[in-house]
Amino acid sequence: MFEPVGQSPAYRRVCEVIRGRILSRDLPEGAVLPTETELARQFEVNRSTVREALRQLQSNGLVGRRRGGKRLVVTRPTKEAVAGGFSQALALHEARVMDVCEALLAVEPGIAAAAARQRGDATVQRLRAAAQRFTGAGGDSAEAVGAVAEFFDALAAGSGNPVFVLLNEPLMGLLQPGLADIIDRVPQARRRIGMAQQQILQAVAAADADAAAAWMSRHVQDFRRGYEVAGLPLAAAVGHGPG
Amino acid sequence: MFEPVGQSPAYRRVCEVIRGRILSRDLPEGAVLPTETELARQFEVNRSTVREALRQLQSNGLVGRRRGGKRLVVTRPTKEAVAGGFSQALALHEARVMDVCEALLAVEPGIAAAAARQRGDATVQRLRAAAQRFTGAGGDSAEAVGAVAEFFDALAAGSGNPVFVLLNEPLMGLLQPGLADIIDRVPQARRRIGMAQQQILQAVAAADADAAAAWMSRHVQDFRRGYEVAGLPLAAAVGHGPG
DNA sequence: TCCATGATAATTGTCCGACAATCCGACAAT
DNA sequence: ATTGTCGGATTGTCGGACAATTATCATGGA
Repeated sequence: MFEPVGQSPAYRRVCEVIRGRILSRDLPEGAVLPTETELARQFEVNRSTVREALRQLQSNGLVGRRRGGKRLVVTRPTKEAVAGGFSQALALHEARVMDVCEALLAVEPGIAAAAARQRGDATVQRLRAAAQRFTGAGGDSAEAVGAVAEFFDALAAGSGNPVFVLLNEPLMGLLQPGLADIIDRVPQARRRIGMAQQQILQAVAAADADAAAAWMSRHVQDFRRGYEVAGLPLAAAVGHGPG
Repeated sequence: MFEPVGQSPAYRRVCEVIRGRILSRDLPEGAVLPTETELARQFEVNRSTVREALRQLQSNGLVGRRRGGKRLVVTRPTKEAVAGGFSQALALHEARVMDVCEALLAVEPGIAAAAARQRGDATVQRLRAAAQRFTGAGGDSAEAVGAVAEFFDALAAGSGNPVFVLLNEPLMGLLQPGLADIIDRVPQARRRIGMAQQQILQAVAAADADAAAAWMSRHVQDFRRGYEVAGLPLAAAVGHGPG
């Protein structure tokens, strides 16, 4: 009948105030926060309380420390930080490998198409490097998986769309363990991946969005099929990847 | 030449240990954590240190409190929590409205298709309710926007794919402010949205994945066009939405 | 027997003060 | 210009403290 009249604890209010300042660009990226003692003085709370608030902001990636630095500075969340939270949530929501495949199938062709529409030379360069790294990765499956992820990352970055970059990252994190299995167990996987990368690369270089999307679609479906061929269960829950 | 030799502070190590226990299902969802004093005793650190670690886990959505409760319990991150971090990051990465549109165009048709393939009766029900809520929302644009978001949410949930649910949520958060503008300024927007919802609804009910995807594609493109017609700048940065 | 009530213990939120480690900037010495 | 040294500033961690709130339980009444 009545909603509980709640008051948030001080550490949460302090956190929200600072968060608001950052999101409103009032505290721009790179700005150094006042010292903990000074914050405690300004907010009129104890330093311990300030520290609890800062820890929350830190795990959101909104503040961080410069390498070897002591003072906290405002940072924007790296795609890794966002992806970490995402994968974590996904792992606890018992997402299955097939779910990730389905999502990849929906998202990645769009990313490839967007990258093709942009056709930045730097992107083509980076894609080529990633493809080369993949073919050169001999028997080192970890290296090969890294190269595949790098290829996808390059596409997302090349789309010039930060939304794609952030969407792509967690999916890559979830893809990698399974991909390693496939590359290890399915002999023809290497060849097929390499071919798909070449085709996508050419499509992007030619600014052919439709072709890029189509090949990416095949690329992802290949992954799914490879998983089945390898005798791995598509309904298995994804583990919490690196992050 | 040399990597910096770093040692993480105690509050971070404590956080990581607890996080690991949660992600490995060792501490299952709903489990109540030991009290702060007890954790401090077990980890052999001060309670303040434990509290800093807990604040980090809390902002990741891995632990929370039951309504009016005092003890912390293990929870899985709600889609809202994930979306919050995502939108936050996007806002700081200066994502533009057109970027969000592009992402919607890539993701949502896939979600609609997946939902159609599932064709759960509950999904159809929920979609119908959302559509009805939209048409019934008269001049209340906030209500209309909420109904649209609910329609998308229902689709994502109906896909049976938690990845889609989590991908969808932040995009909805970013979509809403702009959508409100459009509904306010473009007279025919209501009719077009209503029609698209009906078509998608029918496609899902008929388990016609292709049709669902196609109509969703038109639906999203409509949004983009409406934004232009309304004279709003597609290159404007998205604000940090509710969350 | 079962439920409401009140007393009591446990737990969190917040504060204070303290100290070692270490980072920063300045300054001197080679 | 590089290195050594020093004092101040800042963080990481600790110990203890107390009020407010919640959990627990015994008790008495229906």
